Amino acid sequence: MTLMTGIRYAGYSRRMPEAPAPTLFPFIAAMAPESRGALESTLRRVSCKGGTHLVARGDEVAGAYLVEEGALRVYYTSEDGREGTLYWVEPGQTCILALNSTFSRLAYPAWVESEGATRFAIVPGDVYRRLFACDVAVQQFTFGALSGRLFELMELMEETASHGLEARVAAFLLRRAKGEERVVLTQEQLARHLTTSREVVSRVLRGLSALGLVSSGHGQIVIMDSEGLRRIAG
Amino acid sequence: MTLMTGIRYAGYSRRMPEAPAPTLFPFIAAMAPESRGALESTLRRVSCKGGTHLVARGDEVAGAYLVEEGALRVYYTSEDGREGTLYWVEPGQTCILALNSTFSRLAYPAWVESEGATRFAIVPGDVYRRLFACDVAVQQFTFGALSGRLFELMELMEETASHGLEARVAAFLLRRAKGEERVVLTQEQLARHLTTSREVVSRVLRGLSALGLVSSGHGQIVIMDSEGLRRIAG
DNA sequence: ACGAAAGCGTGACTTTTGTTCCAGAATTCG
DNA sequence: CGAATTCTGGAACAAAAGTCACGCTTTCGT
Repeated sequence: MTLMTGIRYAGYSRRMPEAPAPTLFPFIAAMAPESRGALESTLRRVSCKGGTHLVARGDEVAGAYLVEEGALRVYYTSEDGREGTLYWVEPGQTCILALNSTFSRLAYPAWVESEGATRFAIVPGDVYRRLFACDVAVQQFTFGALSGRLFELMELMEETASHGLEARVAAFLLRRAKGEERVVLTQEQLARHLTTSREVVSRVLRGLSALGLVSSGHGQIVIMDSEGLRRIAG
Repeated sequence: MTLMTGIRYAGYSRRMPEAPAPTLFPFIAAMAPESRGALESTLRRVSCKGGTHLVARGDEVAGAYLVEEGALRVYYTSEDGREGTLYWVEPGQTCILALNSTFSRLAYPAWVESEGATRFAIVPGDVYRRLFACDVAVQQFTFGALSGRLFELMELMEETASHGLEARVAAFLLRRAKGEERVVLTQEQLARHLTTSREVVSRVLRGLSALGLVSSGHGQIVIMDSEGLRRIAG
């Protein structure tokens, strides 16, 4: 289980001072001009390829992460190597726990890595805090981000506690597919997302295959009956 | 499984216009005078006895709940009656999900009941939102509350996913005892907190008893070796 | 005091999930 | 192409958790 590479923050590109696209982050357009200026002049652009470890548990975090492309995966691990995904930060979203640490100066309680080639902007913590204090648009954005994560986490808790693995796999596949029929994912990765082992995932997928709901190939799973999956997901 | 009584909001007392004690909610003392006036003139005091159902999943929530005495328990349930506690809102804290709904106008995703005789103040949603927009003290308080809950929930996720039931029971007892040696709780209640069944809790407690770590009586559990418990909690 | 209700103990059994181990298929790369 | 790597299939077994059934003890209410 290779949890960390020696190289952290690999693949950084040089600084690019433009603000993130307003279509992704409408709150930036809504900011007061001088606030926006402060934000644009201090943010740092980062690009990295998939699987780059960005934050380790216990790290102090540089600031707010605004994702523009790709995704950040936020996950936990335990000593014995068990692992589970808490949520993804997708384009237009911010890594709220980073933001969190930014305010409370607490150490970050989870791990973050990029999933696929990812581009994001970092707003330094103290800058963000100042903007938050005076700019309503930033407040709204921040609050919404926190709200969303809390709701997601609550649902995750309930789902993992109340449903068996088969249902959780089904639900995961549906969410992940987002309407597409193909989910590109190995059984090993799927297992890590759901805090279980590869063999168990294999067994579950076999079951779902036998029901004609999915068809699982190499590094991908094809959804054949999303309605049936939904039924199993409950 | 009696999840809801017909009577909701039972035991309300009449309105009392004083603000909550500043020792409990220092942010109120730090507010601008006119903000504080708005808060004090609109808040509503509520008292209820233990086990009162205050919010059901899907409810729209009246506003921010500031707990002064007792505790609110926030929990989830599933169709088949499984139940689990997400967190408690204790004196000086606020029910952040209520606050959440207050801003996003989303329906509340969990259940809330009082645990023991409880007194709290409700600040109407629109009032709170206005105060949040202009008062730094309110912003800080709000943000801190959200942060704290997020961290707690993340830890809860990790704990439930990575540790077996024995460890979780041990951890729960330690947290709940808060230094005291007696935890007043039936096995049935304990089971509900941890999303399991009474029989399983009984089995686990028997094991811990055999190790000399606890001694369980009627409606209470006595911690005999908190160091040993901590070892098991991991 | 006495019956009802609430709480607990416990064994037997089922189901679910995790582990171990091996073998075959697909993919990549020199 | 052929070897190495990655990914998958699947059996057999172990462990953990959930369920069922039942009887006992303590507490409560009248």
